[in-house]
Amino acid sequence: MSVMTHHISGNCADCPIRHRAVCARCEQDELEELESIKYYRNFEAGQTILWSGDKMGFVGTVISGIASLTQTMEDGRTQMVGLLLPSDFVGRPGRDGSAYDVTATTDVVMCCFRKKPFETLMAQTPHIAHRLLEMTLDELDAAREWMLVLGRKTAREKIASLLSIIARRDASLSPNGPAGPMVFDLPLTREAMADYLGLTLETVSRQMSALKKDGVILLEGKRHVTVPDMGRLMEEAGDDSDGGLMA
Amino acid sequence: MSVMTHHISGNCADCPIRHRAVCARCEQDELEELESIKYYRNFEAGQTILWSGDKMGFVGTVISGIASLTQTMEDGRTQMVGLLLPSDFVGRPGRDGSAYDVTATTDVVMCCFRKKPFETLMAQTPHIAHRLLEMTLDELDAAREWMLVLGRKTAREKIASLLSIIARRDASLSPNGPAGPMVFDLPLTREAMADYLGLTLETVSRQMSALKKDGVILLEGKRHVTVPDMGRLMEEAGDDSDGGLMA
DNA sequence: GGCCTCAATTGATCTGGGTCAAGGCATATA
DNA sequence: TATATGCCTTGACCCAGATCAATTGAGGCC
Repeated sequence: MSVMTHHISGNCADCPIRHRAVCARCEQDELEELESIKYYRNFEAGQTILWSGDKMGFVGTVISGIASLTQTMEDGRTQMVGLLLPSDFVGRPGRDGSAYDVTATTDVVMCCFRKKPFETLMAQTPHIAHRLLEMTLDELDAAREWMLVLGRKTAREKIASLLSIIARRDASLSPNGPAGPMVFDLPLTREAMADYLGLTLETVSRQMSALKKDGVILLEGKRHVTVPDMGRLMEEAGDDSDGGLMA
Repeated sequence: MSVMTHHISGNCADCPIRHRAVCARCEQDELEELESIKYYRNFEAGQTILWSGDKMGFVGTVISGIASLTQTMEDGRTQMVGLLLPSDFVGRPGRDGSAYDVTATTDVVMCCFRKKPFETLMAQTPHIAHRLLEMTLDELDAAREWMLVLGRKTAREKIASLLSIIARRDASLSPNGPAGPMVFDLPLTREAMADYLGLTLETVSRQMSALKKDGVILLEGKRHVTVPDMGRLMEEAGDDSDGGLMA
């Protein structure tokens, strides 16, 4: 496999709506078809959804919780290569194996489709293929955006980039609109942040403290973040024009 | 835009063959259609093919030469996010703008299709969309593979990873089959290598010298490389199981 | 030959972030 | 109340790779 993620606009609280989102233009018939091959799966925090190299028998979307895609070297070094948030798509039509470990970072509920029928359906309905192509292109943009972060940014800029992406993704949580302060809870441990950013957890912790001391963010407890000024945060990220990994 | 690259198997010396490669299963009619909207463009080494943010009016494949996708920060730091080798596809059906600078690293010849007609054709022929989806998924895998390189590997491992990818891509150039020594010319300056690997050109140079001193590679001049033992090189890359950026 | 220019090498020094190690602070278990 | 466990913070030190700088070498051109 390889995994695709994409934030589909619209209501993501229930699965059938997501079917519509997967293919906004497809007819009721196709939705029915999708309905008939869907099923739900639950995963606990820390549980591995899919091992790298496994053949995977399903594709699906994350309904709730956070999952992550990680690659690991023999000596244990790991790099997170993608974050899956609710409404993101998992799976690779046309491929058997997974290229990464897919792990539930929090408790996760997924809505799955058996792979074979899904592929059959996709072959019959061009709109689904087009939608998947679009999603994959967005994923590719996001991955490449992240290559700049990993290759060229300082630790402080990396942290600011991650916070800014999460904040943007959770724009709905802003109490006073996108211009006002942003408030959100970090869905990741310091270690997970480090794996995403190509840093150590100690450096993540230090830079979080530094951003706090400098008033770029406010921290309540370890996870609850307030960003008084998004513009300032994005400056810190070294990134005016912007594109988010989570598309 | 965003750009997709993929090494299509088969003869890449002439353009019509590549049309067939874009859609191996499409009928003659479709090839004819593609023929009628194609045209060639030449670019000199160093020339920018497409600026980030530009609307792009074409898609196409690289016929000869090397092009690269780069992202640049305001202060000048740059990261290469993709390499386009002959037979690789450029363009993003369905999107207008480019997200990256596309630059000719050497002299480049491209076979282009005007974007609109290509999209129309794609909408009519599902096989093309499927092929593009596959290519994009490969690109995504490659980009994520590279995230591990950028985030977690040492300078020496990064260099070895790059050499091993180029060597594998040029497997045909091995005089004694894939098991024998590999010989190839580096298509990149030290600086371009550095931009790809998230290093400085000095570090690239030092690590090349080190790999040479340790017998991992032989250097004739600055660009002509012999790899006596590919297994050794891949060990140095910290990468037994393997996936190539250039898919 | 002499003189550019551009790519690459090599040396000397500095520093951001890694590494190792010691707590702190919750929530959980007894 | 004690005790463990998971997550996080902070400090002290070190080193891989960045930075600054000098030099070499291979064409190309007059």
